[in-house]
Amino acid sequence: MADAPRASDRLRTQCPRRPMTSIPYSYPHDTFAAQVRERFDHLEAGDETGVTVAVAGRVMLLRTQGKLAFAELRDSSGAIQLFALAAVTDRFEELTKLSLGDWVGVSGEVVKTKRGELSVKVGSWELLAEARRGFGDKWHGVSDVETRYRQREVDLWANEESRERLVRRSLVVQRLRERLWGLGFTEVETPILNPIAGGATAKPFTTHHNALDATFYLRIAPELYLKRLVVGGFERVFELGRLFRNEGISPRHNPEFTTVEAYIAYMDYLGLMEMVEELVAGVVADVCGSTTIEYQGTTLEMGAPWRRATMAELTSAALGHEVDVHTDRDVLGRLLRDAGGPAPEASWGSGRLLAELFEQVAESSLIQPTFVTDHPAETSPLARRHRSDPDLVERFETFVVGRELINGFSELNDPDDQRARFEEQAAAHAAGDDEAMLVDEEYIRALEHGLPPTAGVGLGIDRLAMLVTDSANIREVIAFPTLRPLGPGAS
RNA sequence: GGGCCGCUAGCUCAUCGGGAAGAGCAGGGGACUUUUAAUCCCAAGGUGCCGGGAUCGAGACCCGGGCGGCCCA
Repeated sequence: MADAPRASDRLRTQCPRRPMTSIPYSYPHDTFAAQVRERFDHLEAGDETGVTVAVAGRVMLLRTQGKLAFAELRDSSGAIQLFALAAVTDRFEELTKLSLGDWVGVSGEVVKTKRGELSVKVGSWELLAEARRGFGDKWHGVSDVETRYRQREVDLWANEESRERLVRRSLVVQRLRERLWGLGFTEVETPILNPIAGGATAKPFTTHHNALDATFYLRIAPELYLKRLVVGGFERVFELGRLFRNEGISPRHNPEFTTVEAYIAYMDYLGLMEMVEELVAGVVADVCGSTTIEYQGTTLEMGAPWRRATMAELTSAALGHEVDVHTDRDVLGRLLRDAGGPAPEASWGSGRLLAELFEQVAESSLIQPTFVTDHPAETSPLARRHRSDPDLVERFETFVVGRELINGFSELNDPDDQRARFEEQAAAHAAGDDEAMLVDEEYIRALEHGLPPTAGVGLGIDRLAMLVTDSANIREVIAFPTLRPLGPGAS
């Protein structure tokens, strides 16, 4: 008849096909698509089972053929075909009018069609939600990266890999927690609103509490609070949560990101390295089924033990010239310039220069997991001085694919030394280094109550998730990555 | 912050030495009793990111801006 299609049919938001009042409040589904596949995989083409199941999910494909219709239903476990027949399916005509993306609940017999496709033969069914907006091209999905990041809900159902990545990330977090619990750790939560942003060298976000009329900073690390808990008697604690750093955005940096930090009393950095490599290798194996993984075309062997080398050794090897924290600073400064590094600042000592030099010449070549150890004391104000050289600290960083993944050390537990280190940092801050730390009196007072020998470690969850999902960009493993806000009126 | 690239229908993409903007999919109507990105027929669908400029004429050329990506700092 007069089919006068409305312009709004393309974007169906203006003309819902059904009133929401006809949508049920629940649906008694009892089976997932993957369960149907597992249980009835053995059927022969044309078999019927007499078994009725109720499944629910999104209609991803729909092929009508006169008195027959075939649809693909996808739920969180996978997909299963729906097979509808005018003779047995309730409201068959209405079913053939479904749109891709609509949510439905279906009850029917499990059968295998003549063409050998395992299916649920639709008996009764309910529309559970309309997709008033399309999900994109049914073959290509949505590939525009901006749409994928800004409208993740669309990306997730248009692109199965996107959902799988986030599921895998979730599994990383789950396994990590389980393993830490298994090692006797207590999980805690410490403040995100900090009066002083401590525990790392980074620029914080600033905020304000109205009732207290006080400035707060979003935490850049939970480190100091966690060690205060060790002082209080938590011998093994960890926190898994969000950190915020007011710095640039890149394929490897999001302003808010997730880490796990763990502290173990009575342990030093040597014992900690053994614990960490076992922990991470275990999680990788849990998630990937092997400690050998492919990352962006490179095979990584994540199994323990990992290579260990000092920062001075790696830097010397890369330079072809022996250097260490005692090398004359003019020599180090010249080497840094020659290597194309940043111009040395007057305040930098040999320690800072060595660290910069390492970053410039050695870091990017560390592809397989490597513990870089024994950093300069100058760049590690919270780590305990090395037992054999006071200009060094007992610290390690793990690099994989040229990127820092893990950072740990024997914790500085001498309140006097801690005060001296804080004061050095505060002086640098006053001199214009806005990433340098400030003196945290509350923390020093806590150390005066006695921090036993303790080892502590931080691990970047996003970066670990990137490794196990073979993602080149950190935004792929963050559900809603930070993007520039769109202006008012924009959609 | 700098360099390069991108932005065309809901989605994925075309088009041209400047000359009235196209396809597939999705969405609407119809045919079809075993489909697999089903197929077939019909109709509809556009602020070519935004704003300026040169031109008889710009989605295309020039300038500015926006958002995104990659590389660099």
